[in-house]
Amino acid sequence: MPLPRAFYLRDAPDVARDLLGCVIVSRLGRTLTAGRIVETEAYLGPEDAASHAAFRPSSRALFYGNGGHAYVFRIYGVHFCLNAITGPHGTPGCVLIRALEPIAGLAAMARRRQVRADSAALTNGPGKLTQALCITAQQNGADLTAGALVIAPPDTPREFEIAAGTRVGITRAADLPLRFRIAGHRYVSRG
DNA sequence: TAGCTGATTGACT
DNA sequence: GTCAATCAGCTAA
Repeated sequence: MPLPRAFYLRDAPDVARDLLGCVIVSRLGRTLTAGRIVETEAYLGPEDAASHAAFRPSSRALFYGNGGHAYVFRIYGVHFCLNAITGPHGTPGCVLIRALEPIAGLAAMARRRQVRADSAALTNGPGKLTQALCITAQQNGADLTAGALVIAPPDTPREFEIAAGTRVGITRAADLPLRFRIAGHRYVSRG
């Protein structure tokens, strides 16, 4: 069973922290692929200068009233990034999925990524995990509580340390501590 | 219409 | 460590 809608209807930083250890299941493409979330970043609303809800008007509408849906965008004309829309009623926010630990469909991921199945490069970055899971702009607006792309609760007890830090790779509001990751995990991004 | 920017990656020195 | 790839959407005109 995927996480319920209510899970996403909270403040983005809370959702970002609670998503650590959860499992993304993708039935996109011919082979089912799945991975455990090991790194996330929270993005807020207009008060967060780094958020697309603040400086990308064409995407802004998607952030309102769409908790639990996917926001996929292309960055640098080359890569895709996957977000989960969050926030209580009327409050825009999202959580960027930055890194996964591969669980299922390793061979398919390796084929899509053109790297070895035991390589950390499989899913240890935002652009990498979207490629491994066959996520493209077609998944923008997709429902993450039902369908071909869903997020499920942790399949094992949460026995890990959560490390918080500043977000990486951005040029605005880069000092806010809205990045969360599993401490010492092999598949966290290089950041 | 032209020019610029970016929540990244991979190749190269 | 540096740097190019590549494009949607913004801004200026």
